[in-house]
Amino acid sequence: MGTLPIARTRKGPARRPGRSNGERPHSRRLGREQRVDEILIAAREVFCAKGYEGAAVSEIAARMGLVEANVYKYFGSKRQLLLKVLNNWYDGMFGDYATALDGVIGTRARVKLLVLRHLQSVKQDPRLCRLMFREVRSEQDYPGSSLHAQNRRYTQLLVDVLKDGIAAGELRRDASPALLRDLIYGGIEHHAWAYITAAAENGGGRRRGSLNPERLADDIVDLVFAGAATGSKK
Amino acid sequence: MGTLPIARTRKGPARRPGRSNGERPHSRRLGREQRVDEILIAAREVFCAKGYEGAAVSEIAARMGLVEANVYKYFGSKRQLLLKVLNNWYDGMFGDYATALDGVIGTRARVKLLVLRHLQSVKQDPRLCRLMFREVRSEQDYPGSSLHAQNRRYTQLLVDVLKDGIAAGELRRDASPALLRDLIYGGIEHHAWAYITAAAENGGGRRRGSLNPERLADDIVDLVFAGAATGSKK
DNA sequence: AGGATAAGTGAGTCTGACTCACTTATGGAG
DNA sequence: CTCCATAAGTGAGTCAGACTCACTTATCCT
Repeated sequence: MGTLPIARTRKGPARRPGRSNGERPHSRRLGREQRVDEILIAAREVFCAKGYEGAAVSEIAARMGLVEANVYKYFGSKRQLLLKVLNNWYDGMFGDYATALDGVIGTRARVKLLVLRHLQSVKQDPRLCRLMFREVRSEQDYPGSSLHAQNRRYTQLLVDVLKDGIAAGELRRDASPALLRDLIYGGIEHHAWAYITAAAENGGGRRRGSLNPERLADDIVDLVFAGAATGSKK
Repeated sequence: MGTLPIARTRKGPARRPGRSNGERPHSRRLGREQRVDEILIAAREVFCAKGYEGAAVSEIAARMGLVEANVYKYFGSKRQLLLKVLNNWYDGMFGDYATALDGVIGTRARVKLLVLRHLQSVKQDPRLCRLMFREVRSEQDYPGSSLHAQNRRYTQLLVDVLKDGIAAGELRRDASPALLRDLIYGGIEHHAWAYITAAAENGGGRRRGSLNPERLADDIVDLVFAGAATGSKK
């Protein structure tokens, strides 16, 4: 008990009184797919502008001239909406990575490509990166989610490149690809964090951190390959 | 207007009816400092068990036999309470780091000490680490906060060690200490994340990730010093 | 025309952060 | 010991926002 609806005593809601205000009568009625797409666009904008907590579902609906309940017709929860937004973002971003890698020869150059692309993604969409890091990846439902699978596939690209490098003799046989991956992606994230949070609070105004993908990619690859100790084979 | 209290029409609340239930009459009345300490202890427990969002202020209060409003007498908001909890944690953790470093000779050994200690902290308090990463560091009020200053001081230890290493000729003159710091701490965080989130959802049950600080510290220091490329001076 | 389907909605519930006017225990001054 | 000022503690709210549901209405197909 406790979840029973208990005798609702409401009979006639939603009596639209004849549309006396100056809105268009019902021009915004769309099919399911278009509506879903519109919601995703609106949600992405609002999430980027306000963050996850700060965004109200009612605001997302209002951006389309709709009412909150309508969003819930297509998405089970605010969180599912966020997940789908980020899913779409990933899809659009990493589509051509594998083919781009095919055109590059040498482990070092290939690692640099991945690092550079990653940095450019962060620079281009810091708000979505922030949502990804803060709201999704650290949540309990993340492992096993569709986004998790996408992310695994993405980071696996680097691991594969590193494994190939070991097989080709370009990397030390005792270097752990997984650990290298963590150093690289974790390091990038840590380094970019000031930039990301700065971007989150102002829409392009003063910058607390800046980000130079080209230079940074060079530095990171250099450090990871040659090491920090003196006597390196730079 | 809009924030004016407007003529409250309430007169006599909180008429305690003579304490007919079987509770101790008023044994829990404490002085300000003791009460603050108690709140911080209770808050830490609840935040660790439930996460920030999942924790209700009323639950923290109930843990002490108090009522929600009482917590707000000492802390302006739920978030301030969290910040203070983590502040205390940091204070207790990093007190002896500087002195511990004094007893160790050689850049490599000193870096390893810092890496190892960091990993051990993560292993010991994964729940608090998670709160730090997820709820605090990624929030807009973090830069400039007391916790930020503490964290800067902490990571600066590593930067100083690295700078000394460069000055002593043990590290390459063109290695960026700040970037190395990001690779190391970011890499650790990335690597430990599976362990952290696993710890967050079960109180010690099945482990999705495990963490071997000794081994991992060795591997990380080795990679960072010698690099991943073949021909290293290991 | 007319009815099935699905898009859209007003009015709620519920939960949890935060507020406030109030009560009451306590310790120090008289 | 008796006041009484102070500060600890509280019941009853407000408010915002996620989510639900019974309902209306546009649209398309026959």
